[in-house]
Amino acid sequence: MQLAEQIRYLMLAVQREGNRYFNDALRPLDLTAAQAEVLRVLQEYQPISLGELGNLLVCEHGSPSRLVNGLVTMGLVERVTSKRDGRYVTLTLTELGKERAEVVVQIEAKMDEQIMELIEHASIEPLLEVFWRYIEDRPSGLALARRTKWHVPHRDAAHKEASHAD
Amino acid sequence: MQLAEQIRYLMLAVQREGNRYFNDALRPLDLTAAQAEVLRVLQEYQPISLGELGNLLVCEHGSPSRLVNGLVTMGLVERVTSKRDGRYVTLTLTELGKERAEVVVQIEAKMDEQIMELIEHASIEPLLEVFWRYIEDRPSGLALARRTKWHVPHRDAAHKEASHAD
DNA sequence: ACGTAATACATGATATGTCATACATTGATA
DNA sequence: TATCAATGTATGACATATCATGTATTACGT
Repeated sequence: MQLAEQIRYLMLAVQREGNRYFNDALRPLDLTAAQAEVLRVLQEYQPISLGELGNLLVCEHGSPSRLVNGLVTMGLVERVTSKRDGRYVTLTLTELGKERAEVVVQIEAKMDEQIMELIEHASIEPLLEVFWRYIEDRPSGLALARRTKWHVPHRDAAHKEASHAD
Repeated sequence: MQLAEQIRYLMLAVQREGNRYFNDALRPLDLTAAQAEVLRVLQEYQPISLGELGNLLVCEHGSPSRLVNGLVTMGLVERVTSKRDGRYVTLTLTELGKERAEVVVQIEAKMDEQIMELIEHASIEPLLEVFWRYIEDRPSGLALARRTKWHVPHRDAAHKEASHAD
């Protein structure tokens, strides 16, 4: 099995195991990794529309309605139809949602510690350039570029216009 | 967003986009990435039991019954209950399955070319060391170690006993 | 003012990953 | 020979990723 194939499978394995670890850590909160990401994005960008949320999540779908529905049902997110434009819904965290988001921050911090220990003596940053080059024009890469001020090779990510929140 | 968080999301984004690309390339074959992996594992290890297949796939589940059921339905895999031990089923590729597996090989080869171009001037092996260190004792890492002769840091992967195929 | 195109979101359908539980078969023991 | 533990596989239930399609609302042109 050659190097490229090894890379493909290793990426899948690492991502899969990391996600499993993250889901395990989130279980006491009764949250999944995808739900946690939504809480964190709302924490940083609220109030925002469903479509904008979809543009910021590392996954591509027109509008993450069902994902958000679950969080609304759990009492973590509030959804209000925009008065200004009835097509939009405005999403914000409830008080409970803010508390849960803070716990997610702590769980993520522990994972980040482990990652930093793993890469402590590895010269990994040139490879992040390679990753960025692979995804830069694809939906997930665009979502990540929007969320961060990371150096994006070859061009700056266009900033999205202001939220339609009422 | 700090380095560790960037790594987490980049891993997810790269894996997700790569999987989407792979699924797109497989669509004319009416296959998904998971099904393609099964075909390739059977191509290399057949005849094998369901549990053994599960141990070789980069994902952990007791037995990938439903995944295999779909491939049997499509006429790509043959499943026979073992005469020697009625608990076991023996899996092999049909003629059509072998043909499809060969096409998957070609699709994978194209992806591997792109990966090699991406990493042409990057020193990626320190990153692979980090990846191996992260997953080596986890189910996906064990599956990969079983499938390959890759250098696994700190110890050799134990080889699984011979298949129960009749 | 009205009709149509565009936009935002919701839902249907399918695949699959994950955890838990159930069923069938075999091996070990008394 | 009968019983129980162990093993391999199947299935239930849920979440979610993905693609496609449908619904509601707004913007635009006449």
